[in-house]
Amino acid sequence: MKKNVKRSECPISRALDILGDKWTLLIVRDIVFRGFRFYNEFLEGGEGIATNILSDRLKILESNGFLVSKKYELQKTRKVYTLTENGIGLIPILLEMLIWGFNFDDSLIIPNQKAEMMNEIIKRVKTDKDEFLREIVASVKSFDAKNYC
Amino acid sequence: MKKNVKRSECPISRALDILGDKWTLLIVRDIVFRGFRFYNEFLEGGEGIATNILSDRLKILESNGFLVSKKYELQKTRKVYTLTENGIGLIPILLEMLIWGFNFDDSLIIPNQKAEMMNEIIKRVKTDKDEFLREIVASVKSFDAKNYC
DNA sequence: TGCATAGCTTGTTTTTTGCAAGTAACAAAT
DNA sequence: ATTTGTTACTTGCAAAAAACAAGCTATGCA
Repeated sequence: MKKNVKRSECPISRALDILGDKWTLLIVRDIVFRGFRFYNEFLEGGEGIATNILSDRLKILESNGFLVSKKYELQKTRKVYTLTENGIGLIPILLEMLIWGFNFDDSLIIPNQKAEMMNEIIKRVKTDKDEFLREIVASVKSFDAKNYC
Repeated sequence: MKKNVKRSECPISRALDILGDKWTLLIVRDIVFRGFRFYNEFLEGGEGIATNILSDRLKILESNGFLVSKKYELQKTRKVYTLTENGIGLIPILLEMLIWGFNFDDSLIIPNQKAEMMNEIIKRVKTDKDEFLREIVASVKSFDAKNYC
């Protein structure tokens, strides 16, 4: 079980207390940019998270108010995980990481189509970030993700 | 020594492969928002990093091309750590974390003066982010940090 | 009963942490 | 000139925490 100690009052340090590991933001990415909502979707998300780590991070995200889980009425053995308003507040950080990952990791092999999508994202962030964020938030809320990554 | 395995081609996953821990971005914060340049400054940065972790993270940041270290000519036992252009590319992520930490962590006790500074930062990011980033970069390069956090 | 989903348990490996000791450059004292 | 001391890292080691992998359990269906 990952601990969550407050190391200092610095806002960046506080962000890293909660988000500073290899998995937490990846779950948020799956929800925001891939439209995932279920445990097994996160599990099969591509990076190979272990079941206990996934369970731990979902709990931490929920206990910190970034997401909520509730029974999926169409199939009662499953739970639906959705972002709260606080969870939605993480999208700008994800967006900057997306841009950073695209700009600075030369070893990333991004197919042409994806590169075009990225240029589009970068352009939109520069010209009308607030409107762009609103669109992403709307897509998350309507379970119709943008699939940007 | 922290590993750095490429888990997938996703830019966010790649960013988290390198940056996804509690210390790496804190060192970059110290350089960008506090004007730190020396090992002992990072060591005394407030969050209590261990000497071997600091040494490890500085090496990782250097080997990934985010910072360079060179002998400090005024005092040859010391090394000066400075950001590369790639390291400067991390500032937008830090800036979003700063804003996030300010907006969403209710337990953060931020004195009035700091709150005003934060509102100013948020306003500037919204109105002319590129110009604001240029100012921060200039302040980092001239060793005259903004002390935003 | 049999299957799927969610997630818990256990054992092992990896990483972090705290602390102690080591090295290198320089300066002041002997 | 040599010793001693100081600063600035750097390395090594043992204990603790976290991650990982695999198997197991509880619940709700069909």
